[in-house]
Amino acid sequence: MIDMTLTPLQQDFILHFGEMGSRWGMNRTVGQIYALLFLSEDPLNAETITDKLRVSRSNTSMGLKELQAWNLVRLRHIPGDRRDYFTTPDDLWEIVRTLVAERRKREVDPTLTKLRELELAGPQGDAYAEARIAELREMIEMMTQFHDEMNRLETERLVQLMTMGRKLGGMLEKAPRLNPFRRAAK
Amino acid sequence: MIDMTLTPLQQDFILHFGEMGSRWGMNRTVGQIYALLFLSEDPLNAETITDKLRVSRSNTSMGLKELQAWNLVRLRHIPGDRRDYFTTPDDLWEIVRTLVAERRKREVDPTLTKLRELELAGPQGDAYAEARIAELREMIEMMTQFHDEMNRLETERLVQLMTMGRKLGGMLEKAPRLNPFRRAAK
DNA sequence: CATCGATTTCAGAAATTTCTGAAATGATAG
DNA sequence: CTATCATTTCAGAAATTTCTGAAATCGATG
Repeated sequence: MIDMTLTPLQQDFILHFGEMGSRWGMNRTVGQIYALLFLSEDPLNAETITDKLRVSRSNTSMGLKELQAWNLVRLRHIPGDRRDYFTTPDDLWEIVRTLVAERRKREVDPTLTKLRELELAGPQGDAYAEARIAELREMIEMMTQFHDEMNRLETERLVQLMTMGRKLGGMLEKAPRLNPFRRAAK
Repeated sequence: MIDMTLTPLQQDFILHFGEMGSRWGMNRTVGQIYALLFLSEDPLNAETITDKLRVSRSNTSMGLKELQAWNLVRLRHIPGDRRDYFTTPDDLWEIVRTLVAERRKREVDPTLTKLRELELAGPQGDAYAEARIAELREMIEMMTQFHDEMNRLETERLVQLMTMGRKLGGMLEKAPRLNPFRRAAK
């Protein structure tokens, strides 16, 4: 087997992602596996990951399963080798899109469903709570629709939008709703 | 003391937020306290919260402390009553801004710091990893800058932007970088 | 400054999550 | 079909997080 040692740079990066893992809704091992794959030019198999991270083989298996559930890794095969190899996509934008989509699925969509369900039950006589729930549902809907629109954009347009910087504000300033393209008054 | 019972609507909402709490980087009690305050028209004190949620007084205390660390609740006082009362802001946009800012602080900023630190150490001889780290740092910088710009917008502009829908794509389409305001060609 | 109510702290208990090793399952090649 | 290697499953161990009750601290009031 190849060299099992990680460079100090890799070590540091991987340990950091391990710590951040829990804040991102995954556990430490999942974060570390992801970080390792992210820094590896070539696909790695489970055995290699196990050795490099010094975790149990079964933990690696579960971590990879989890990363697949998140759509964050790609499965590859090497001719003449029957083991599974894993990589992360090269394109960082694709990674971010996936991450956002998955977090939305886990953190936002269930709440939207619940709010709709609560509203369907009809007025219960608690006007304030009902109004608050409706308002929250509307806001989440607006944000998820916006996310859908952003997601529809090709990466190049997205980057274009994101790098507009200060212009974004100016573009909208004082613009009447029906003609938002009008140049902002100096 | 007032009525300690929650309506079924409140119950359901609060239990849901308790479950979601963990996915949002807080624990169940914190999620429940937040949900309760969110649905309450008037500020509540710790004692009331404790009774309504059936948790220990100390747990409530810690939960409120956590919510204050997140800037998600406001402390209020009622004349002639020396207890602390808590509310959530009325404005949902303000809430979302806070939530996003706090999550960024916890989930993104530490990584940005770490990546910069790794780059500062200079080339270590692992060209691929170094390139990947630089690329990641650049992307995160672009996104945080974009976030800063969005944050600078007044709420009305933000809503305007978010409700633009399909127009967003059209606006950018084929637009040359130096004149992004030009109307897209039909 | 003593009292009383409100709040926080904190050590340990309880609950939950993560991780492991062993056994089971799957899959390919002979 | 069998042997062999790869992967998954899963019950329990280990680690971590959450929660509680008791004690300590805080802070206003007389």
